[in-house]
Amino acid sequence: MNYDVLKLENQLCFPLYACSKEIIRRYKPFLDDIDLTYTQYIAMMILWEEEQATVKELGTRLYLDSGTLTPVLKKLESKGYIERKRSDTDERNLIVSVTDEGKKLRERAVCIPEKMAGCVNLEKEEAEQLYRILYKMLG
Amino acid sequence: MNYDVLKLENQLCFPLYACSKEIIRRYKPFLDDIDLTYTQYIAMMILWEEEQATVKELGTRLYLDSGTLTPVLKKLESKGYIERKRSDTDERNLIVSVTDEGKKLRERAVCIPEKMAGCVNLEKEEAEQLYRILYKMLG
DNA sequence: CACAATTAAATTGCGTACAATGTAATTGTA
DNA sequence: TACAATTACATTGTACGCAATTTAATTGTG
Repeated sequence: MNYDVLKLENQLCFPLYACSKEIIRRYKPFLDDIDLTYTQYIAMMILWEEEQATVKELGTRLYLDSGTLTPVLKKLESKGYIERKRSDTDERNLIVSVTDEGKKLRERAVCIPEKMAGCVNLEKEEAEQLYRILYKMLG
Repeated sequence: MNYDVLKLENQLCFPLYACSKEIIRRYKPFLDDIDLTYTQYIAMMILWEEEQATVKELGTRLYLDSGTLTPVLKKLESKGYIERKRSDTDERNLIVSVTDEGKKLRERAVCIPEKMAGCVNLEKEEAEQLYRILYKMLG
């Protein structure tokens, strides 16, 4: 029996998994500067863009469920960057919105993408291909 | 100030992170069949290939540290798929080796890569590009 | 209107990830 | 050869990530 298919180097999943972790590792020093974790950062990115969103909407955009988001959002609230309150019209929904403090944080975060771009040793074209292929996989 | 750089859709890191999780999610039903988690699976892949390895070697191949690996390996040991014992020549090293039970598991795992290939809606060429670019990023 | 079905969050439990620290074995060097 | 430095692994603490379940609010239907 030939087991080559089971070699790690023949799996597409593995470099994907390893790269994802590696990129997040490279973000860490920059995110430490603004006291956010990676997950907190991507949640803030949605909220900076939208001003406010429900947990459901955040979950859809971030591919995360409430079990993950609830503690992340409570942490962001405790840091003063967001507010959490139930919708008046439908109390099942929790509306998450950015505070003034959260908006100030955006100023400090805006330099991060550029710094990160320097951490990825890909040609512009490769980065674009990668981007396109990944979004194709996500469907 | 233009904040477009902070939009989630302009980040390369995000689809990478989302795809990685998505692929692991798609593995889950197949891995459930053989009672392994994804991390346990990639550790077993190394061990099926090498028969044995130290924690250090596993960590290098998998980009994981002992804090992650120790509990994973203890779990695999408790399931009977591997053995853990200190090296005779250097007791700092822990030698992890596959048991007969672990080798039998390989038979049941060998169909998984093919099943997974059907779960990824990429052209062969795209998959190859993706593979190449990811390994380039990993350096 | 009553009430079953659905929906949105929160909670619980398990399994990673990883930084920081601890411990024991080995190595390098004065 | 003492002993400082290094190395390998384990432990601790924090933060996800997700399945499964629970709780509360809303919606759909007879």
